[in-house]
Amino acid sequence: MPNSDIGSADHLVEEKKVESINIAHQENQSTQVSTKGCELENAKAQMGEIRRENQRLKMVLQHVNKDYQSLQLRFFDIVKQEDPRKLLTTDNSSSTIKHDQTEEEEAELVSLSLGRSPRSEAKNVHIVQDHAYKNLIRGSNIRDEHHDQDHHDDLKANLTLGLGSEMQLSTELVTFPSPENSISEEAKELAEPHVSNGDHDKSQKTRNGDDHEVSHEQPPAKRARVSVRARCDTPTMNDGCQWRKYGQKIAKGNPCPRAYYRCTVAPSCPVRKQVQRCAEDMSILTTTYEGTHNHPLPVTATFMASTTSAAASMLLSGSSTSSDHPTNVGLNTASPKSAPSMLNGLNFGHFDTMRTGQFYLPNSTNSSSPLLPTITLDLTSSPISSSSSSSPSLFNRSSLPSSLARIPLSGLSFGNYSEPNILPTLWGNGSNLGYGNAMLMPYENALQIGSSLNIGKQANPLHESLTETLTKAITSDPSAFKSVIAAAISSMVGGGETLHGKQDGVERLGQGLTLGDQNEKGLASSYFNRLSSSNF
DNA sequence: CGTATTTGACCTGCGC
DNA sequence: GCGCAGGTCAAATACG
Repeated sequence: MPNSDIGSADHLVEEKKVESINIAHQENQSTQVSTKGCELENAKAQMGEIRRENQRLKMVLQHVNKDYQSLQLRFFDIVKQEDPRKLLTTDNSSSTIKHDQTEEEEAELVSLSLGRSPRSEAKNVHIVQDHAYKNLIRGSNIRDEHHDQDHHDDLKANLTLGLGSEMQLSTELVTFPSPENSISEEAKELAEPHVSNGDHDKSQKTRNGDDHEVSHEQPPAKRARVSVRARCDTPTMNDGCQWRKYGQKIAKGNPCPRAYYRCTVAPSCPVRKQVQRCAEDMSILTTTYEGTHNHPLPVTATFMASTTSAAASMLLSGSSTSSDHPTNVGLNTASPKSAPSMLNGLNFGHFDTMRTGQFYLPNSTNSSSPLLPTITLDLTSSPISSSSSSSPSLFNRSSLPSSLARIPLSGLSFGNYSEPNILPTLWGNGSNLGYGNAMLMPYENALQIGSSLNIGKQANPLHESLTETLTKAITSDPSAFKSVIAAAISSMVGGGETLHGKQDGVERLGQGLTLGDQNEKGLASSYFNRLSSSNF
């Protein structure tokens, strides 16, 4: 992971170099008309400036790298602190081995965890990287500010600030008995299936001859299930994980059989998923995830894992406050509770939420599973239809139980790609870039942007990082990219076509990128302002 | 032959 | 208590 982070940032620096050299080259050509010597000197001076700037960017990069490593160390420390308690309640040998594996493979694998501190740590890493990245961008655009040293100090200060905010967030997560902590309990419980559901699990325990002796007389913790609806031609949605089918049933009300899978990445992984086609639209595949992976996940699995994890976090967060009726949950990122729950993987539907101002959490009575609250992520609707996500027609069309939450994820369709697990790769790169974890919608729109600019035909965007896609889009056709950006923004914010409206949309997009920090908000919006104005 | 899938039986919870 | 539906198990089967 750090390699890809640094790789992305390196790539940015390289792009910046190329861009700068191109600018210098163009300016060089123009100087041939007038006095060459003087202009040549100017060009050289500019080159020198650019070199210095590149040096500065490299320093920032190194700083980010160092920050990342220190955060990683802190992450492992926290994992270690948390593990002893976990080891008491789970199989000792396997947990220890897994923990070691986690440490060894952390560079390449990402662990899915609902509401555990590693998640928040990972998130915080992104926060710091986000700081650094935005500073990187800002640093590359303030040539007019000649005080390089001051600026460097400013960068340092901001990086320090990032660490500070990380500390703050961590404290919040640990200190307050937020719903995330309850999810953590859930995760712990799910790691021990024999204590979770009473007699049923006990019977299975005896049947399996399980040697787990520890029994906790805890009230049954809430278990969230995350249902993902996506258009998919294949029998199952490739989410990057390994699954083994262990059963199939014809469920009432749907002639299509429901298949039951369990995660086989780790033998003791409690995660299950149910896959069923929609009776009304056979192209729609409903995949319901339950439980928390107790092992590192392949990078290709992190997309769905993050999605379901964040959705479950949000679900439990919301249902803990009010689950008796659809709740309008404020997703203000400034909220100390909702924000962290959003930040793990995706800020899915954030813009829709901002636009519609509604987000429905499930009723306590769930038709599919009365005990388990279920949240549904709808990846099938188009951006336009998702804008009316609050209308009942969508529920009718998809025959979703009204008790289920429904989060529209505009235009993201797994079935559109021959290899759906490419998406996680893209996602990983996108998030590593430092766009923060609240980046799904921009990411989706980036795909649409790429499509609009025919980038996908020049080079398969599914194998490119978001950075590369955007970079190519910017460099190949800046004006088109600008207009597409504006269109995407105005479609997201539902704004008008006026310049003012677009600018407002840009501002709000910047806000959508924030992690609830005012400084970041300013940085992000200034970045997008710059993106949409002077640079093109 | 090892692994994955299929499928009927069994278990559990819930509503009546 | 009974029936129903959801969920799981495990032997049988298929597959590479």
